[in-house]
Amino acid sequence: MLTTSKALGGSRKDQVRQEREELILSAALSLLQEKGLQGLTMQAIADETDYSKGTIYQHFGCKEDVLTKLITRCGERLVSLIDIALANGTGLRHKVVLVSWAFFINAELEPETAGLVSMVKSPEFQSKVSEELQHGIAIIDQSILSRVIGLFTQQNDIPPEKIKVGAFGWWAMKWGVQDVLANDWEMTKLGFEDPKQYFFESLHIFLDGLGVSTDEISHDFETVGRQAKTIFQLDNNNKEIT
Amino acid sequence: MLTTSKALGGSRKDQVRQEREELILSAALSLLQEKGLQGLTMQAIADETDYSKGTIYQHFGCKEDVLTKLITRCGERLVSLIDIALANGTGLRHKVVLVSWAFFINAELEPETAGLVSMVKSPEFQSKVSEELQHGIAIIDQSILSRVIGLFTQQNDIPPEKIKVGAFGWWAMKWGVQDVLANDWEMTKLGFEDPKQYFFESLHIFLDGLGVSTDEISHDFETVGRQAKTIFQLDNNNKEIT
DNA sequence: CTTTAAATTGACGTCGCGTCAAAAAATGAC
DNA sequence: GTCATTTTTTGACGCGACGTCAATTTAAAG
Repeated sequence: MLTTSKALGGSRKDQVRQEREELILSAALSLLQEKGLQGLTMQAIADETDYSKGTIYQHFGCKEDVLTKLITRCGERLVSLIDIALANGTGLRHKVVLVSWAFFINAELEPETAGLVSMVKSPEFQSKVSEELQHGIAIIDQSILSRVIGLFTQQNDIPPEKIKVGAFGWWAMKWGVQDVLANDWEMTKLGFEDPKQYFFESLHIFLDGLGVSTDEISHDFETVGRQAKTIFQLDNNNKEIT
Repeated sequence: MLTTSKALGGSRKDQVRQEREELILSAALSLLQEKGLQGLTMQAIADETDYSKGTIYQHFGCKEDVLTKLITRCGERLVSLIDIALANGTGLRHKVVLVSWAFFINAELEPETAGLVSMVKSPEFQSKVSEELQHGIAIIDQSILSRVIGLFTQQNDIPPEKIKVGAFGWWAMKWGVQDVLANDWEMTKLGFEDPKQYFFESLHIFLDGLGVSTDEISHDFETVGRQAKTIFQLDNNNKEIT
C-alpha cells in the first residue's frame, strides 16, 4: 500500500464512512420520531440500518453520542436560521423577535430532538458523551450566544451597561418557554393556551423595560409569525424548502 | 379480625408504613447526593435501608416514583417558602423578588433534587410515574402558579390585561435561569459568572416594562439576598433553622 | 490463488429494573 | 403454648439494553 493509494483510498473510505454516519443518524431520528426515546436503542438502529450493533459502535461510542450528534445538527440548523433572522431584521426589536422565531420554528421542525436539549445538557448525560461531541455542543452554544450579544451590542440602541442583561434576560425567557413547550407543564391547564404568544408579549415588555425603540414592527403574533416563516423559506406546513 | 382492630391496627400499620417511607426517601436522597443519579438504584436503596428490594417495591412502584416523590417534597417546601415571601413582601415588586429568592434558596437547599425537576417533568419520565404521584406534582405546580397569578392580580399595581403576561414572563425567566443553573450551560464561560444576579437585573427590567412601581426595595443583589435569607429563617450556611 | 489486512458480526458479560414463589414473621383461634 | 392462617419479607430470577470482542466474513495485495 503506497502513500498515494492511502491518501486517495482514505478519502474514499472517509466518504463511505460519512455516508454511513448519515444513514445511522437518520435511522436514529426516525426511531426517535416514531417510537420515542424508549424506542431508540442501539439494536433498533442496527436493525433499521441493516448493520450490526458492532458496526454502529464503530461510529458512535455510546448511545449518548448518537443523541448528542442529533442535537448538534439541530443546533447547527438553528444557527443558520438565526443568521437569516439577523440578516432580515430591520432594527434591534425586530431582530430579537425574528431570532426568537428562529428558535420556535427550529423546534417545530424537529420537536422530538428539540425537546431533548435540556436532557442532553445535563451533567449526568454529558459525562457519558465523548470529549469531541461535548466540544461540538459547546461551540454551538457559543455561536448562538455570541450572535445574540453581538446583536444587542451593535445596534447602538441601548446603553452599554444593559447589553449583557438584555442578552441574558432574553436567553432565560427563551429557554423557560422552550421548557414549557417541551414538557407540557401545567400551563395550558391554567389558562396559558399558547405559551409562544405569551412569550412574545413578555418579550416586548422586557424590551420596553430595556428602552428598546419600537421600530415599525408589528406586535401581532400571527403577522410576525407568518413573516418569519416567509423569511426562513418554510411553506405553510413548516417544511423546509430546499 | 374485627373492624375495630382493623381500624386501630390499620392506623398503627399506616404509622409504621409512613415511617418506613420516610426512611426510604431519606436513603434515596442520601444516595442521590453522594453518588448522583447513577448511584441511585433500587438495590442501593434496599442496601442502605437494610430492607430488600421487594419491600422497597411495596412502597414505590418504580424508580421514577421515588424520584417524583423527592421532587414533590422539594416542591412542597418551595410552596411554604413562597408563602413566607408573600407574607413578608411590602409591594408587588418586593414580593416578586422575594418569591424568586424562594426558588433560588429552595434550590440551594437541595440542588441535587432541584436539578432534576425538568427531567422529572418530561413526558418520557412521567409516563412511568403512578397516576397519584403525577397528580401530586400537578397540584404543586398549580399551587405555585396560582399564588403568582394571585400576586399580580391582587396588588392592583398593573392593568388587568397585563396580569397574565406578567406572571408568565416571570415564570419563563425563572425556569430559564433554573435551567442555566442546573446544567452549567456555557454561561459562565461567556462572561455571565453569576446567573442569579443577571436574573434579578433582568427581572427588574421586565417589571419596569410592565409598569410596576419601584416600591422602596433595594435593587442590590446582595442586600436583598441577605434579607431573603433572614425572612426564610436560614443561617448563613443556608441551613434551615427549625 | 493465496496470504494478509480490515471490516463486520452477533454471542456474551454486565447491570439494573421489576416480579413472584418461597420463606419468615405476625396474628389469631383454641 | 401450640398450631393454623394470613401478612410481610426476601432474593433468585427473567428481561431488556448497553457495550465488548473473538471469530468470521469480506476486501486488498502480491
